[in-house]
Parts: sequence; structure tokens; C-alpha cells
Amino acid sequence: MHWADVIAEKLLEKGKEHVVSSGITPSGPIHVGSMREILTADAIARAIRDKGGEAELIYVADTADPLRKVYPFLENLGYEKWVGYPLAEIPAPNDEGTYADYFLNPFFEALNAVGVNPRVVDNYKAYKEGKYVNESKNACDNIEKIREILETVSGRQLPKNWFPWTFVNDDGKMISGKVLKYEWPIVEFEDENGDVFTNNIEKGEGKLPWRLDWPAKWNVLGVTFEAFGKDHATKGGSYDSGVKIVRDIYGGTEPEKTVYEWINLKGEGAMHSSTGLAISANEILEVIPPEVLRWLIMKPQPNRHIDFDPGIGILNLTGDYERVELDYNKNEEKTDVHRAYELSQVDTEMKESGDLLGQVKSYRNLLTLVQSKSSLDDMISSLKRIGILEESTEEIEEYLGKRVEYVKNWLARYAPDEIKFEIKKETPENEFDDEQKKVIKEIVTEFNAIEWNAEEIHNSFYRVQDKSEMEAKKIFEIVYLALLGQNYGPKMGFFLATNLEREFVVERLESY
RNA sequence: GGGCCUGUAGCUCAGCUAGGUAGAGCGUCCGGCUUUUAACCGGACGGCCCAGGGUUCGAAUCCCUGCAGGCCCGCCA
Repeated sequence: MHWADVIAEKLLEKGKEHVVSSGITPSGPIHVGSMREILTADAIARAIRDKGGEAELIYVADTADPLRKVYPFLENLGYEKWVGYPLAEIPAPNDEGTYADYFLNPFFEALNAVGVNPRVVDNYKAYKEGKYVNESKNACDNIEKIREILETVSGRQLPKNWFPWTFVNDDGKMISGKVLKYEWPIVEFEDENGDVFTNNIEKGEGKLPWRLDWPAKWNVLGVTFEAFGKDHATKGGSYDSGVKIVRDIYGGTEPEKTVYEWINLKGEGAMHSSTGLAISANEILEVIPPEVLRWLIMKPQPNRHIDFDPGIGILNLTGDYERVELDYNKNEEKTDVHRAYELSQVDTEMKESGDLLGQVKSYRNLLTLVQSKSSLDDMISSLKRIGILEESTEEIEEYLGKRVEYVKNWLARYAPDEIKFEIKKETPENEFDDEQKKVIKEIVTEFNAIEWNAEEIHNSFYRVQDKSEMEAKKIFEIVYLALLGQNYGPKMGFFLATNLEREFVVERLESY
């Protein structure tokens, strides 16, 4: 059984209705690794619904968190002065809206593209609206109990004057301080300079510290399931303390959990936006279709790490997906791999085979097409000319246009050189010997005689092989050299028939 | 120091929750389709299931002890 179904069944044993929560702090560009959290949650929510349960997917944006430091991507933008302020109150790098929105909005676009539509909870607003009042009061009234929990579970010593609240000073900066006086909902405290401030907890001036904030979310939102990274799962970590706090302090229950592994950039290590070693979710969606991004995460078990290779690995990833797609449509009996394919669909309604363009839509074939033709119109008329496409509709053009964009972007940004080629406008310099020149003549003769389609072109290479006793491989090389200036290239039949006029090819060959 | 995950065919992994004669994809080799930027179809080769112990009629699967790799323990997914 697919992992999402296993978890869903376990959850359904406990009840029919579920709240599946996930969340990320929008402190920078939200990268592919972060996608794993919400896509894992989404898969489980879908699996619950598929089995007749009800599931609501919630995304908590931790906009109340302070900016921790000046990240590499913030250097020289004057963010030093904003360190310590809530992300919801800091201006965006482009000065339009808040810092949090600046990073959240593109992420929501990405979520929308991959078919994830959670209810968004803005944590900053939630505090301001008093959503956490009960939990905050319980926390402030039970300092000693909480102290004991945190000290036992995490094994660390809390400061003498520890108070379960992160304060803000009059500027709105989040600071630590020493409590002078507490009388719900007002807390009076002193910062390290001896300045005295008051916060009204009821009004969300300040927030609960993380270890209390997380279980408060569980309680307020009624979370029954959450997938989170292993940093929170360590023994004595925030999940462990959260369990005790939600039970003993807030009077609720902890959610079921799944711990997922990180996504590494192949050969470089875990993605991490603060070190710049990360590819954002949006960047990836410019290079592969959304269903393939889902596939990247749906296929492996959550507890296995994923090596993401944006280079040649993209060909394997897309090829893998396309192979399973064909297999899915062929087989009645569905395996876990097929289930992973279902969960990779952007629309929950399964479409009839995605066979809109047959083999042409394959990433690999489009690589050839894109590198040979300058415009979408050219591509479409080529496809029509050789009969792969009977008639172009608006739907097809839009579909093909999107796929072409992915491939173009990949070629420009990540593709290794071996994959790239260019049809040379000027005849490339080649020193062909007599034998090769003889073969060229025979190729020209063949090309002039045949019907200009993929199959015939291929056949002609083998006829020349028989006549000339030169290996077909060598003959292919000659033609690649003449057209591309390199001794390798895309599948010849499809390539020539689709992309080049017979006259052009013949003329080029005759010029040697 | 504490913890989590992983260790099964050359590679990537499934199988382990509820023990019952070892699986897939890719690669390799052979054959076919008149063959290619790492295409398609059929077949074959290929594994002391990390090691050692235990439970059991029976263990890749459960328990214990090691070893190796990755990672986490700072409100970093």
C-alpha cells in the first residue's frame, strides 16, 4: 500500500474527520525541500478523502516569527535594522507589501500550480485576533508546570526568571526580558538596557515561544495530523515537549505525525535558503510540469532522503514519470507506483490518459524540437507536416506551449552540454576523406529519392550502410557533423523530418 | 554526548506494520523492431536481503548487540 494510504487508514481508525496541518516560516524564498512538507500533508489529506473521510488541509504561515538575521540574499539591502522584528511587520525587499508576503505570495502561486489549496492561517493575525488567548493564559498561569515539562523533556535548564512569552518593545521588536509584574493580560518587563515596557497578551503583543506556540496551534486548530521535518522530531525536541504541553497545559491531544527526510541538491547537500544552497519551488516549476514535481515527492517514502538533480536528473525524473503514465493507462491492476502517479495529478479528478500529443509531449522529444525550431508556430507546422499532429487546436497549442517553456528554461539553466545542439546556419568546417565523401554522395542520392519522413530517412541510412560498407553509426556521425558541427545528435529520423527541409540538408551535404 | 533514518541485484529502490520458497525500474548481455543525445518490445545474467546472536517448525521481515553511511538536537522543512 502506498504510504499516504497507510497513514490515512491509521487516521481513519481514530475518526472520520481530520485536520491536516503544515507550515513554514517565510523567512526567505521557499524551496523545493519545503514543498515536501506540504505535499506530504496534501497526499495524506487526499488519501483520507479517497477512503471516505473528511480532511481539511491547513497551512500555517509563521508570519509572527522574527527575522533572525541578515541572510545572504538580504545583504546590502539595509535589513540589519529589521532583525528581531516580526516578518509580518518588515517591508519587502522591493518595498511592496510586507516581507512575509513577498516570499509567501510566490509560494502560494506554486502551491496553486501543484494543485494544493490549503486554508491559510496567518499566525501574526491569529495572535492579533486573540485566537491564542486561552493557550496564552494557560501558559502564563502555569509557569512552574511548563518549566518542569520543558526541563525534563529537553534536559535543558531554563533561566530563573523564565516567562512563557516572547515580548515586543514599543518599536515592535521582539526581545527577551525580565518580568517585573504579571497580571493577566498585562505583563510588565525590563529589557537588557533596563528600559521597562508592558505587553497586553490578550491583544497579541508578542507571542508564545515556539515550544508553546506549536502545541497551541494544534489545540486551536484541532490538528489531527502533521508531517514535519526531523529537526522537530529529535528526542526531547519540540514534538516531545509539545505532546506534554498540549495535554497537561492546554487540555488537548497531539496530532499523529510523520517525519520526513530532507531533499538534497545532488552532490551538494541539504537545501537551505539561508546558505543559498536551494532552488525555490517556483524556479523548479519553470523547468518541470507540476505533476512531475509532485511525483518527485509522492514516489519515495517520506523517511527517505531525496537527491534532487536539476541537471541530467531531470531527464530521468520526467522519463520515469512518463513511463509510469503509459503503464498506468495500460494496466487494470494498480500498484503503489500507480498510486503515486495518481497522487501526482494536479487535479484530483483523474483525466483520461494524458495522450493529447502522444509521444511528442515527452520531455525528451521536445528537447529536439525546441532546439531546432525558433518558434512555437514552426514547431506546430513541422509536427503537422510530418503527420504527428493532424490538426492544431487552441488547446493543443496552449498545452504544447507550456511544455516547450519548461524545456527551454531547462536548456538555458540546468542542461549539461552533451544535451545541447544547434543547427549551424553556416556550413561547419569538416575534413571528410574520400570514403566519407563517397558516402555523402550516396546519402544525397537516397535523400532525393525518398519520401521525407522519419521512417524513410532512417531506412536510407541502412541502405547506404549496405552499399558502402561503412557502419551506420559512422554515417550518422557524418550527417551530424555537417548539420550540427558535432558527431552526435538527436534521433536522426525524427530530427530531420520534423525540423529540416530536404533541400537544406541536401544542399549542405553537397557543399562538402 | 543524546536521537532519528538508511544499509536488499552493478545503480535507484519496493517488500518489513499483521514472519511462510527473494521483487521492480535502470544498466549489462542476447534476440527483435532496420538502432541511437541514456528510444521501443522480448529474454537472460545477476543477491551468504550489512554482520553476529536470539525467538520460531520457518526470519529480509520480530528481539538484542555491533558495524557502516546520512542527518538532527539553535523557533533553519
